[in-house]
Amino acid sequence: MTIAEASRKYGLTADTLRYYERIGLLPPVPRTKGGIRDYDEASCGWIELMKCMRSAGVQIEALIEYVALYRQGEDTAGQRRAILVEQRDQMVARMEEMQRSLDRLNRKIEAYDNGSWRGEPARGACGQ
Amino acid sequence: MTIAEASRKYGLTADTLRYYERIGLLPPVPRTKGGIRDYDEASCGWIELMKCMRSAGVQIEALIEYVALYRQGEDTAGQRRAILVEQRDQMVARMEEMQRSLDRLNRKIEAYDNGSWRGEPARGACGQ
DNA sequence: ACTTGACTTGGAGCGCACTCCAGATGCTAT
DNA sequence: ATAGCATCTGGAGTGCGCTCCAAGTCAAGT
Repeated sequence: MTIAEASRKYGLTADTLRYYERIGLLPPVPRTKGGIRDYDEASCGWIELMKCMRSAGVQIEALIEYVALYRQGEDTAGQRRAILVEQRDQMVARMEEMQRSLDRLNRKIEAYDNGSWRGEPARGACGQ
Repeated sequence: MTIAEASRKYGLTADTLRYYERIGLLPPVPRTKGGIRDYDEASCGWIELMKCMRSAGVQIEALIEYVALYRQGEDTAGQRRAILVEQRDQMVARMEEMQRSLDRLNRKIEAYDNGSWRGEPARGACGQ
């Protein structure tokens, strides 16, 4: 699969795919004799994984380190798992924070519905 | 309350507070005769609201428009409510996407626990 | 063989959201 | 009144995550 096809398939520009590979967010993609990228199933899997993780806000640094460890071989599995766990915990924390913001947003909308929106920044604070 | 105190209270730098005011993310803060900002309760409420919404990923543009409408008076309440509803819907969508990523992350961690992590980008894709 | 169009690289450019800076002014304490 | 520190403004600088560009190479069609 050429870079243009991979680009279309995943909704990332060719530039972004090359950029991801350059910074190590994707392992090196196989090439044809001529030096042209030929995305195989494994490459596609990585693209999809990274798109998924990045869209969820996982730090690029963590993902780069994950890929680097993967490339070092099987005995880095423990370290890779640790990265995943840490990122999961951060993701859970972010989602909890978002839930609180969402609650606040909903209360504000309700206040507008009740016509009691005057005096803008509502007293019912975000976290408290 | 001086800018240094507000900065400490909300964990935003003085520069960020001035920046937010400049771009209209915060309404103008009251000043002393000498021109120095004196954050009152309303200003603090706005800071807190913006900190909460920004941390949840609400678009800055939407918040700036919200503040602008608020400053235009009571008859913009409907438009303000509409912004809030739109941002809530986007926030819900983001949280659903994050939940799917979280599920995938958890499956990956489980795979490591089962020792079946080999062949890295797991077949169980993110969205599907 | 030659055209055409996609692909390659290294490096420059961009937009966002701050962040820092210089030079001026304000406030407090001695 | 003067030192010394906080704050003010406008504007420049920064880091991230792309995004674009130029100059060259590859590959398919005629």
